[in-house]
Amino acid sequence: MARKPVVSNAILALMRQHHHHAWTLEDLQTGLDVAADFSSVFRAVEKLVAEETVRKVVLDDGRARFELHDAHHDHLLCGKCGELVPVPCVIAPADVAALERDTGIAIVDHHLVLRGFCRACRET
Amino acid sequence: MARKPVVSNAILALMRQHHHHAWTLEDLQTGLDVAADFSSVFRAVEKLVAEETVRKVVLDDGRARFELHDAHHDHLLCGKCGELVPVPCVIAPADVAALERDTGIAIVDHHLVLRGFCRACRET
DNA sequence: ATATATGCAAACGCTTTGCATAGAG
DNA sequence: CTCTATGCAAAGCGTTTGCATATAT
Repeated sequence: MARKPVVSNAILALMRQHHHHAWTLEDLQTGLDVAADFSSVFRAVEKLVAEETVRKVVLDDGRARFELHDAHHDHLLCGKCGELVPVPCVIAPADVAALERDTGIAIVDHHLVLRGFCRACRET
Repeated sequence: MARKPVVSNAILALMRQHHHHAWTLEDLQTGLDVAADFSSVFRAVEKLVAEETVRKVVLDDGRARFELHDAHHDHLLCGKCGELVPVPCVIAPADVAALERDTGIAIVDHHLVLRGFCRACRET
């Protein structure tokens, strides 16, 4: 090290406080308990993504969201509140294997975005 | 109507010639047999998407791809050649239903992007 | 005359980078 | 002294929009 990664630590602290959340860069900058330039947030997150502490997800609105990179899961984008809600993965490994066999492709990873309504919005 | 949608027609013609392809706006503009401004391509595609003739897919590189909107399918993004290859859907409806039951969310639609290697790239 | 399509140019939104400075080993 | 982190400002890049013009009904 050569200097304390203040912004980076603040980002991780924030993410851990609300771990069911996918943050935009703006969200992060706003939520931090320290003042930080947007580019500093950007670069800090970039490193966290590179070291796979954080996962990056790009949605159709063209903005990136970041979340702690824990166990694999997919997402529901709520059509009402706009939240990107983590949901357990519904992709059956057997189906993936069958697809590889049938098509000749090799599958390494995936990302599924479901569209619909989260629990809270569904009820109202 | 009030004027022939020249660009729009050219886009559809192009897409039908190579229907296993996901086009960026730039691809479309380049591939058209008529000269068209980028914004004209943009607006034409925008309408085709609105009327659901064309489907829009946004990838992590921040660029949108467009393809003819036929039967539902998902995609493989090839890590070598970068192509967005259509693949049959592997999501089991029963699993989706179970997820809705377990979590209380409502699912309307989905989009799955697989990462891996297409057949051609896998073999080489 | 009215309604849609097009081209040009400029604005926009988010992301990314260049460069100089600051702080820790 | 060297190495990483930060701030500021500006550039990048794909997308989108405002406005005037063209074309078909």
